[in-house]
Amino acid sequence: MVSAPCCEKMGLKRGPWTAEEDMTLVAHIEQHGHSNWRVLPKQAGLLRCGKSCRLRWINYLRPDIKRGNFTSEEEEAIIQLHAMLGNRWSTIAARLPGRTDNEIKNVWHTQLKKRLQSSSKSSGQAAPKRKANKPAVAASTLEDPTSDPVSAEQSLAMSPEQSLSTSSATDYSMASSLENTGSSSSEEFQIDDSFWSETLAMSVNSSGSGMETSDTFGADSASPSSSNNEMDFWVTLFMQAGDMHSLSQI
DNA sequence: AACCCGTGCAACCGCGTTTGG
DNA sequence: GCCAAACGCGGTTGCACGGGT
Repeated sequence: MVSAPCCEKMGLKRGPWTAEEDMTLVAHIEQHGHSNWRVLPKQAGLLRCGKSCRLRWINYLRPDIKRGNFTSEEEEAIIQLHAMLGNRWSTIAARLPGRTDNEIKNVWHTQLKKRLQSSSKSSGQAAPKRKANKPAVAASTLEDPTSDPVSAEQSLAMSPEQSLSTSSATDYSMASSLENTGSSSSEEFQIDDSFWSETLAMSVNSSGSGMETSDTFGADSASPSSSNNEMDFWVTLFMQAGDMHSLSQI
């Protein structure tokens, strides 16, 4: 389908936002919400397209945005989550309170990727690539803009199914994970909702080995084995997925 | 002091998905 | 069920800024 032009570039402003525009947008959203981004700029008297307003709000003006440098815990979480999820920035952002997908994407490309590349030259690991084909859960559950790393970890403890289980029929390319397991199967397979709900339920019910926050990301990062355990957990999950996938074809 | 270059961030673009008529 | 509009996401670009020469 041909996507609608984001804005009929006639008379609509582009480029950096001014403080006045920011104030106008914030005031309008606080008063009326943002149920319809398309008409919002007209109602607010902004010479911007709805897409631009939405982006500005989500990435900059939202009250729960946390600004400033990423903590080492956050960076570690991003690395871990990216290893598991690939470039699903919005899903990763949903795990990091106050951080936007755009911000995380920028940090990944400008800092973390380089760091990993330099450190993985010896180990020869590469981050998995995937093609996003499902929208992620909105990060609207983010509430507290407090900037302590603990809150970030707390949010990591949020039920994983909030984001993961909603990715129905997600098409994962798990090349790197499969390589790690020695699997020679194809690089892509389908994981559906039932898989996520079942496996995540298993992980929650199983004694303490589930997706508990602190031992999942960050908090226990001092322990060298924690990340390995985490990866093992996910590798196991994906292996199970492969089994389920093959079973489903019988 | 002037210039160049690398980096980081904000914003834009294009496309896939979802929703509503 | 079909189609168009709207939404949301990830990739990419452009610009400002700081450090080095």
